Amino acid sequence: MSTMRTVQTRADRRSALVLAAYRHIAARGFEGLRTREVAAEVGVNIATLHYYFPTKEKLIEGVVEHAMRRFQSTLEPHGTSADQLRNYLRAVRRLVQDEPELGAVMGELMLRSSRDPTLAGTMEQMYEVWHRTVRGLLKRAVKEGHMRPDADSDEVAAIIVATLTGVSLPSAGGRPDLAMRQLERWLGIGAAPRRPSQATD
Amino acid sequence: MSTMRTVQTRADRRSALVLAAYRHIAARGFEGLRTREVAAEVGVNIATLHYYFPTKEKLIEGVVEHAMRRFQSTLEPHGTSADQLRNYLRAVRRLVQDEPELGAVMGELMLRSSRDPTLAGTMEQMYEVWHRTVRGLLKRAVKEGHMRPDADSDEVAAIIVATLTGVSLPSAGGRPDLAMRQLERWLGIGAAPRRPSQATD
Amino acid sequence: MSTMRTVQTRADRRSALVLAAYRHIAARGFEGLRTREVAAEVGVNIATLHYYFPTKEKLIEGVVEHAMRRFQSTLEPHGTSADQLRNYLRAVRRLVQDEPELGAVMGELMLRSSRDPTLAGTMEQMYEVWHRTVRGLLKRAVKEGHMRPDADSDEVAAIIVATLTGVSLPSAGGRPDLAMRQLERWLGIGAAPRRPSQATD
Amino acid sequence: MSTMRTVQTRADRRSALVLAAYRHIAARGFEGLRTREVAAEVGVNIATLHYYFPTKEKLIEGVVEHAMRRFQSTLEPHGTSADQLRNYLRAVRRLVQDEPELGAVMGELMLRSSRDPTLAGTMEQMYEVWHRTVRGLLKRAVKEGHMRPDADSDEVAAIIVATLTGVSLPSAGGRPDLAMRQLERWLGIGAAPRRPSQATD
DNA sequence: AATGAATGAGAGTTCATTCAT
DNA sequence: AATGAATGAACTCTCATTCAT
Repeated sequence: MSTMRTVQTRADRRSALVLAAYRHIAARGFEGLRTREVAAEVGVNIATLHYYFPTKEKLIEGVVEHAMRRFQSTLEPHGTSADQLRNYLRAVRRLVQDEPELGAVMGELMLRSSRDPTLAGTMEQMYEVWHRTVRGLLKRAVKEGHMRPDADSDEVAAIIVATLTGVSLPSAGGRPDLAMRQLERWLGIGAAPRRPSQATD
Repeated sequence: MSTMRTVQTRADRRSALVLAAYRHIAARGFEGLRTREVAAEVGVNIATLHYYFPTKEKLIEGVVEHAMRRFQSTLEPHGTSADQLRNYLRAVRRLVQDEPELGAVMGELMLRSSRDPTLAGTMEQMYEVWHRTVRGLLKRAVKEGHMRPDADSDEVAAIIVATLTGVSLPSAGGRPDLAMRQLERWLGIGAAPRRPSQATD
Repeated sequence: MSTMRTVQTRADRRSALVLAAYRHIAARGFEGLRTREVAAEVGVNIATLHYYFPTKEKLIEGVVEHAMRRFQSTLEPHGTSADQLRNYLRAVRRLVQDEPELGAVMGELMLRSSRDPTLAGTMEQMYEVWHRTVRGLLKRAVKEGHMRPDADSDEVAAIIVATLTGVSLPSAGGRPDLAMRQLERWLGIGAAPRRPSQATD
Repeated sequence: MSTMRTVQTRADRRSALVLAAYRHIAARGFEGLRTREVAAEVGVNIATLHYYFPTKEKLIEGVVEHAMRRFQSTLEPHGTSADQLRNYLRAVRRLVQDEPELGAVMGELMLRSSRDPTLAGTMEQMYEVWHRTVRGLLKRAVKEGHMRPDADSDEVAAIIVATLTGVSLPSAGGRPDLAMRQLERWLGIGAAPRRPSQATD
C-alpha cells in the first residue's frame, strides 16, 4: 500500500507542476512563464521543480502533452447517435468555453510551433487527426442521409477546422457563437436544441 | 530630387525601429523580443532606441499601430466591381500569404490582448470594423443579386471573420486554401479565376 | 546697448544653470543630481549646458563657488554695534533658516570633501576664515567688556563653529533654537530681543 | 569549538553584505554606492546579494539598522561612576574618532532623511533618545552635586547634541577636540584625564 | 550660441540552472 | 526527494558626454 501511495505521489507532483505551468501559460503566455512561480504555486522549491523537469523546456513539453491530451479527448467523437457531427462541433465549442485556458494555451502552442520544429510536428499531427476525424464524421453523416452529399470533402473539413480554430482563440472581439450557428446552418445540421446556458452570444 | 536623399529623418528611424521590432515579434514572439537586437538590426545603439521609445512598452505600441494600419489597409475593400466580396476575401488571404509576419504578429496581439486591456480595446475595435465591413459587402452582394438573400446576416459575417482568423495564423497544420475555397463555394462566389501562384495548398 | 545685453545674458545663463543645480543638490543630494533635469529647469538643451560647463564636475564647481559666496557674505559681520557677536550668531542661524537649501548644500559639500581633495581645500579654508572671524568677534567683545575675559580663546571659537555646523544641517531631529539660546547664555550675550517669527522651536 | 567553524551562516553573509555597503557609503557616499562593488567586496555574485536583499533600498535599510545599532550602543551610558557625563561625551567622541565611517554614514543618513520619510522617522527617534539620554545624565550630575543646578535643562542637552553632531562629521576643517574641551569646561566637568592618544587636535 | 540625435559604459534587477547537503 | 544558497548571463533602462549642423 505505502509503495503505491509513494509512486502515486511522484506522478501527482509531476502533473501538479505541469498543471500549474499550464495555467500560467494560459494566464500570462510563454512570455510570462516563470519556473519559480510555477514551483511556488505547487508549494515546492524551485530546485524541486528541476528535479522533476531538468529544464524549462522539459516542463513545457509536459504542458504540450497535457494540452494535447485534453484536446484530443474531445476530438474522439463519443456518443453514437445519427447527429454525431453536430454533437461533436458543440462539444469542441463547449470545451474551450468551459475551459478558456485550453484555447489560450493552444493559441500559444500554435504560434510557438513556427519556431519549434518538434512542436511543429506535434501540432501538424494533431491537425491531421482533427481533419480526418471531421472528414470521417462528414462521410458518415452523408451516408446516413443526414447531410447533402456535396458536403463530403476535404474542403468542408478544412473550413470546419479553420472555423473551430478561429472560434477557440481567446480573442477580444469575434462572435464565436454566431459563427458556430452559421456553420451548422450551412452543414444543414442546425436544428437540434442547444444548452440553455449557451444562449448568450 | 531633394526628397531622395539617403539621410535618415526622425520619422524614418522611428519606423525602422518599429519595423524591426515587428519582424522580431513575428519571428520569435513577444517571448523573444529583445530591445538590443531590435536596435542592432537597425544599426543603432540601444540608447538610441530608448531615445525614440522611452520604454519597451512604447515600442510595442508602435508595433501595434503598424500592424493595425497594415491590416486595416486591406480591410477597406477597394475595387468597385460586383464581385467585391470575392476580391476582398482573396485580398485578405493574399496579404497574410505574402507577408506571413502579419499573421504571426496578429496572433501574438490576439493572445496578448487578454492580458492587456488597452490592446484588448484596440483589437475589439478592429474586429468590429472587420465584421461590419464584411457584413456591408454581403448586403451589397445580395442587393446586386450575386448572392442568395438568406445569406445576408451577422452570422455569415461572423463565420467569415472566424475562418479568416483561423486561416491567417501561422499554424503548423490546417489547410487554409481548402478552407477558403469551401467558403467561397458556400457563399456562391467561387467562380472567378485565382492567381496561379496560389494554386498550391 | 545690445552688446551689454548679450554679455549679460551669457553670465545670466551660466548662473541660472548653477542656481538650478544648487537647488537640485539641496533637494535630492549629489546622489540625485541629473544634468538633464538641471538643463530642463533652465529651459535649455542638455548640450547647451555642456557648452557652458564641459563636464558635470565643472558645474558642481560652480555650485561650490555659489554656496561659498552665499555663506561668506554672512560670515563677514556687518553692523558695528557693541553686540556684534550676538548679531552674528543670529545672522548665521537666520540665513540657514530662511534658505534651508544652503544648509543642505553645505552638508553635501562637507561630506563630499572627504572624497574630493580640491573641495577639501576649499572647505578647510572656509572653516579657517570662519574660525578666525568668530575668534576676532570674541576678542573684541571681551575688550569692549561685553564678555568675561576667560572666554576669549580658540576653544570657544571652535565650539561656536561646531554648534553652528550641527545646527545648520537639515537634520530630522535636533533642537537648533534651544541650542542657540544656550550658546548665547554661556557666552553671556543672551539678553537682546529676537525676531518674533523665530519664537517657534 | 564547533562554534568556530569558518562556514558562513545565513546571518553572517547578510551582515557581511551590510558591512561592506556601510563601508562603501562611508567612503563614497550614497552617490557612489554600487551593489556590484558591495557584492564583489564580500566575494559573492551580484545575484547573491539580491538573494539576501531584493532591492538596493532593502540593503540600505540594513545599513541604517547597523549604523543605528552601532551608534545607540554608545548612547546608552555604561559605567556608573559619578562623572558619567564626562565619560559619555568622551565615549561618543572616541567612537567616531576610532571609526570615522560612522560619522560619515550618519552624515549621509542625516542628509538623506530630508528626502526619505521613513528614514526621517528613524533619525528623529534617534535624536529624541539621544536628547533624553543627555538630559538624564545632566539631571543626575546636578543632583549628585557635580554640576551647577542652572545647567539642568533641555537647552544644555540641545547644545550638547548639536556640538557632538557638528564634531562627528568628517569635516575638512573644524577643530573637534578644541570644541569638546570647551564643552567640558562650560559644563564644569573638564578635570579628569584624557586618553594620551587623543592629545592631537 | 544652441540643438537634436546618438552613444559607451554601466546601473539595478531577473531568471533558469546548479550544487552541497 | 527536497531544499537553501549561489551563480552566469542577460535584460531593460539611465546618464554624462559628443558631434554634426
